[in-house]
Order: sequence, then C-alpha cells, then structure tokens
Amino acid sequence: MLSKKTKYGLKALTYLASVGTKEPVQIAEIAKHENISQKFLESILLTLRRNGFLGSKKGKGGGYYLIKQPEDIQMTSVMRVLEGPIAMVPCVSLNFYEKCDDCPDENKCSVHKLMLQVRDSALEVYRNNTLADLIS
Amino acid sequence: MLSKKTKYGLKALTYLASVGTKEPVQIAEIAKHENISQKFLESILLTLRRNGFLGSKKGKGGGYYLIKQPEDIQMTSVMRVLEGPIAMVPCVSLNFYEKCDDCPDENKCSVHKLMLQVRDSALEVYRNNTLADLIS
DNA sequence: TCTTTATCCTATTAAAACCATAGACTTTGT
DNA sequence: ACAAAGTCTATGGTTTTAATAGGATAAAGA
Repeated sequence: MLSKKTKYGLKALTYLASVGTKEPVQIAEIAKHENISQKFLESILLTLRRNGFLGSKKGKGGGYYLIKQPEDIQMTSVMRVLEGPIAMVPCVSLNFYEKCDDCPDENKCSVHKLMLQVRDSALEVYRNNTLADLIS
Repeated sequence: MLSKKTKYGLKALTYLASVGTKEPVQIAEIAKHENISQKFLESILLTLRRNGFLGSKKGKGGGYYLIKQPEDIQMTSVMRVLEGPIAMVPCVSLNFYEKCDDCPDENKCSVHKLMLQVRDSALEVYRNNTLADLIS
C-alpha cells in the first residue's frame, strides 16, 4: 500500500506545480485544497524541502514553492524520498540493497526472480513520468 | 514492502512445485529447507489450502501438495491471496476497489493517474508468470 | 484399540510502522 | 513590537505484521 505520506506529498507537489507560481504557497492553503491534515502535511513538506524538491520562506507571506521545473522532477526520485525503496524486497533494490538472511543463493530464489521483474516494470513507469505529466 | 507471509508462501509453493511429486510434503520439511518458522508457515499453508492452491493430508505420511499444475498457477491469484490488492491504492484496484475519502474527482487526481500505470505494469508481470516460470 | 504423526484452528502477544496532534521555537515582514 | 508562518521535538493512538502457544482433529499403522 502507498502510504498517506507519499499520497499527500504527491498531491502537494502537484498542487504547487499546478498553481505554477513562484510565489510561496502556505501549508494551510495546500492542506485545505487537498483535504490533508495540516500538521501531518507540515512534516511531509519539510522532508520534501530537505531533499531538494521544495524551497520555503518563513514569516508573513511565506510558504513553500517548487525549486525545479515540473518537467525536471522524476517520479523515481519523489517515490524514493517519500515511499522509500521502489523494490518490494531489499534484495532487488538498486538504492537500498540488502541481502536476505534466509536465501543462500539469490539467483535461485523464486521471489527474487519475480520481484526483479516487478521492480523493473515499476521503475519504467516512474521514469516515464515527471511531475508535469501528472497535471492534466 | 512484500510481507514475509507472501515471501514464505511463494517459497513454499516453489518448493512444492520443484519436488514435483504427488506425495504430500510435510510442513517441517518445507520450513527447514526454506528457513521459515514452522508455526508461521503452518498458517500460511492453511490459507493457501483454503484458497484452492494446495491439498493436504493429515496424519502419518501427511503433508501438503499442489492441487494444480505449476503452469496453471498465475502469480496474479497467488499475490492477491497472500499479499492482498495488487494496486498500491484502493481507488485503482480491480478486485478491491474503494473510493478515496479525500479526492473529489478520481480522474483529476495525480496519484490516481500514476498508480493506475503502476498497477497495470505490475499486473502484466504477474500475468506473465506462473509458478512454473519461477523454477529455474 | 492405542499410539504416533501430522494437519487444523483459535487466541494472544510483541514489535514495528503509520497517522496524527500538541506545543514550543525561530524567522520574517510590517 | 507583533503577527504570521515555517521548524522541530515529542508523544500518543491505531493498525499491521510476525510469530508463538496450546490444544483439537484426523489418519496410519501396530
């Protein structure tokens, strides 16, 4: 299941991209428009900022804004930051690889074989979608 | 993340397919061979039996065995039974559809749009793989 | 019939992850 | 100075996951 964190994060990014302004947008506005708990959204926007997707401005007239062009924001990087590994199993993860405790030989493992295909297919989707593609 | 339940279930199915016998295989043997907690595996095999993948025999010489040919067991059905919905979000699920509380219009939702593609790509992988394909 | 072997079933628990809220702080603009 | 907004930490509640405990049931064989 997709976490609420990722879901809300994606919606917030989309909203910021759709307003298309350089002006900061306040958390409250995003939360209201997308029906998201404001406090929770707060922490999500914070991690998006820390990971280089958003900029922020404090104080009156402050808020969050996109740092890059929507066309330059790939879903692969957004998903990795918000949701974590794209692979369903650490032993097929490109960025978060871990060996399985059980499983003496990955190459003979049926789960490995299947999940490798699933990862590749998901990766293809995420690579083919930028933030700009999500705005219809 | 793939749950251990699914992982173990897949491994157990693969093992049963690979021994390729009609003779029942005992839980203990599967558990030992695949490094799985026996008690946990017990409950997994039980749900696999209840969902028509396995047959069982009680008492001495008992155990579990595949009911169908490995070629006839699609990963779509295995995944749905063990892991649940294939979609990452209920609003794009074929078999477990649910409307989102937030989100007034699915067709305009960026998350919906993206996750629809992810679902389709995963589905294609699962449809193209039977249990037989996982045995190398 | 009795014993052994193995599945069947329910309940419970321990740990982890997830979602959300509270509240104090810091910064900024006026 | 003051109000508006992001920053940060901590905490609590709920749900899910993984595993365990303990017995009930059924089959096979002596």
